[in-house]
Amino acid sequence: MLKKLTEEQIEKILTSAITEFGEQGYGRAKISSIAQAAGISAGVIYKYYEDKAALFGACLEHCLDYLDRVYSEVDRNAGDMEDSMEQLVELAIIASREHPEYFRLYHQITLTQDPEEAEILASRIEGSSSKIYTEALEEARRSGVVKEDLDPGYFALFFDDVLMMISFSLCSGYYRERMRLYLGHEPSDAELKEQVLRFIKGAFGMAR
Amino acid sequence: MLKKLTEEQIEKILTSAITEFGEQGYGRAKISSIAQAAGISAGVIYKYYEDKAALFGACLEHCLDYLDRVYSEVDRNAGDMEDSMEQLVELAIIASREHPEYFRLYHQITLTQDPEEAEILASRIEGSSSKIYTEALEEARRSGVVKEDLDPGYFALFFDDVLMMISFSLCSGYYRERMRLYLGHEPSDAELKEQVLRFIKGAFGMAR
Amino acid sequence: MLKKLTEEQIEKILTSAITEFGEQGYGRAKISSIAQAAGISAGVIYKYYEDKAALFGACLEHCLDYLDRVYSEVDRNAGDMEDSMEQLVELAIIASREHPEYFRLYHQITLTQDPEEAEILASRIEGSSSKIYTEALEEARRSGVVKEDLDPGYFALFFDDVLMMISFSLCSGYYRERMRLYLGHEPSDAELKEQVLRFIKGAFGMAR
Amino acid sequence: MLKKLTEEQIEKILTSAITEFGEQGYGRAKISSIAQAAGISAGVIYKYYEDKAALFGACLEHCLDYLDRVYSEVDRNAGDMEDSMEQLVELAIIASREHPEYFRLYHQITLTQDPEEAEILASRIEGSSSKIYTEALEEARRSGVVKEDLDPGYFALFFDDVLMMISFSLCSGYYRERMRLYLGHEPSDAELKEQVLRFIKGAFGMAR
DNA sequence: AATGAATGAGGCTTCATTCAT
DNA sequence: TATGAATGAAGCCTCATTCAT
Repeated sequence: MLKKLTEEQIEKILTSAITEFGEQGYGRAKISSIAQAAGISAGVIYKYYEDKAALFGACLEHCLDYLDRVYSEVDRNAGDMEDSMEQLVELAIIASREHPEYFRLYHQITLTQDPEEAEILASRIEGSSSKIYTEALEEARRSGVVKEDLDPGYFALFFDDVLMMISFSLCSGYYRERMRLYLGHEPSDAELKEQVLRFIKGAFGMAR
Repeated sequence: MLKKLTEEQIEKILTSAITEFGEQGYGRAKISSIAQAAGISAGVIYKYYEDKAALFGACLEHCLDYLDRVYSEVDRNAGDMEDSMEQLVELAIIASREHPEYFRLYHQITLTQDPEEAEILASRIEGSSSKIYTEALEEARRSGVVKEDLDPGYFALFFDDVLMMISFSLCSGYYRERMRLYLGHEPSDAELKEQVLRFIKGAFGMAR
Repeated sequence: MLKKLTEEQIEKILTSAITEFGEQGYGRAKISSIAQAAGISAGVIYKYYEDKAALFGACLEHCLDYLDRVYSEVDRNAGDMEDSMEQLVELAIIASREHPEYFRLYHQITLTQDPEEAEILASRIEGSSSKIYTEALEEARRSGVVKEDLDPGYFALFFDDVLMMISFSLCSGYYRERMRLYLGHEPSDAELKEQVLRFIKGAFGMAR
Repeated sequence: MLKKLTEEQIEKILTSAITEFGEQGYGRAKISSIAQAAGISAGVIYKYYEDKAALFGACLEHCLDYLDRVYSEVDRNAGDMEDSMEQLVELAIIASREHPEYFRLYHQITLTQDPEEAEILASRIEGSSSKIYTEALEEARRSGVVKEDLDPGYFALFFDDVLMMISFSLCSGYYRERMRLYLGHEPSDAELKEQVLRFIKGAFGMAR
């Protein structure tokens, strides 16, 4: 005992916390459970984080950074609309598989009822992606790739709506079960991707 | 005081609880706050509910009953596919406006990580609606109203996904703000309904 | 159990707290000990006091009110200097016997190192008594009852100093023991009073 | 780092601890604060002291040694009563100026409620000085320097009482403020000394 | 031998739950 | 029967103490 925390253990604090917060919600999450999951004593968490709220904030930031990084992979080659969409759907699925706990936490924070916090969060999370979507769609509409009667804002919103629900469906027990109910089976990632794209492209008038 | 609780007050317990649970989450919700909001004493809640968990369960049931009732309004005249869809979108918007707190609670429970509970919830909530959707779509596909290459399960799922996000966007501080970011303004119900339908119909190949 | 607190018990919270704070100091005092001494559960203290600091504040206020009341008994008949002095000494002894725990708390608060708090406390505690003393002495000097070369401020201070030490000597284990060491025995109240007066009167040039 | 502690640093532990204990009280004093103030690590304190209580004991002993030394300066030339008194008052003032933190700690320990500890402390602290006072006064009374009706024990006690309050008035925020309230100004050391002596001599019947 | 981070006991505080009124 | 204060378990957090480095 009294062994110095490894780098790994310090990181484990955050990941354990993300899992705990994501599963229990802020109120039910216990510092002691987080510590136990991280294999450390509860007290040491306070060496790294001011208090429970600060730890939660750090978890949030960690997840948002991840989302930023995921999205940034698409930005670069914003060439072909169809490709971008396919990439986005694929990334949503991959990310959901890689870090379902991040999406559960993300789901948690959307529950905030503090209007000010809601605004800050919304800007932080969607600020970049919404612009990417909207601009891409505007361009696509101009070049005739998608229907001209589409409002870019709405369609960006709906597109993100669908991606979000895909993530939830892969990350949350309830949504996964719900998906199974609708489909009658657990879909493979490829199948899911194909169907989502077919749906979206149809909505955008891109289907042939 | 010491007056028997009126029918109205007993109902108020439930609605106050739904609001509190929906806003604070289960862990942070306080029995005393619920009692205060309901205008009764904290103790009397335990005359009607075993404990906090049971009260939460009753809240949930109350919301689900409401959803059942809303959906049942569509069942009856399952004639025209297009009409049904329009009705569903409209109902989603109306219900979200009428009882945003129900949807906030609904959002809460989707976070459960208990697989067994997830299954029960999913069956309870989506069981009926998914069948309605799926069967309607199957029929629509057969009669040529929608594209034939659609998988009814997936499209029912995506349809419900979109409706769900519409509800969240109208009921949650965060999602409302997110919608505003995408659209640049706060949409009217009519505008929202029109755009959703355009999106969905496009996806279903029903657009002209 | 769960018996409603009697008026007596509610008062007991304060007196137990005064004793605990006076004996242990703020830092070592335990809410649980106070509750136990008061014969109640720890939680209920928070129904009556915001937190530990607020409870301490209330204890302080309670003691200061008592001191105010004690001093106010002298004010009224501020006629004869000698009588007043005798009364003051007597009151100090009686009060110390009646509520030694108040004086222990008083002793505690004089330890504050926060300058702002020190100022507030000093004004609150000595504001009235110092003026009483000083004015009485000024009057006494003018009328020739006491030496003319006395500075009223200093002699009021020294008078209060002596009274304060008398109180401490009766209320604190250490000071009581110290007194016994000096005197070789435990003095009666009457003896103590007589000796103090002889000392003071000598200092004031009132001794014949 | 990892350099052996210098003699100076070891002393610094004690002085830092005296300051911390004197300002915060035993309960609120933090080992980590003491270590920081001493410029060493917290752990090393336990190489020199068993635990917090032992450290406190050592602080106390350190202060008492200082008091012993101060008093011993008077012992030697116990010739003239008046001179001795003047010296004692002066020493009290000088010592209070030199090591106010010692007197703050001294103030702290007088609060002990453990009777056994109280006795030990009292003997340790006052044992020597009280005898010095008492014997000197006895001698003075015999030789007619002071009034014959004085009880040496009482007057030694009262003399020490006044000196003690002088020290507190110079060392504690609260008592300093209290003194200012009584006097209307902050006195110089010389002024204070003169007034104290005038007061004491009057009490002892030594005034002309 | 000193460091300073880790431990974990223990104190404050909250609130679900109980029960005397 | 409802009330609402009392209970006490449990969670957050602090800090004296330990010990790997």
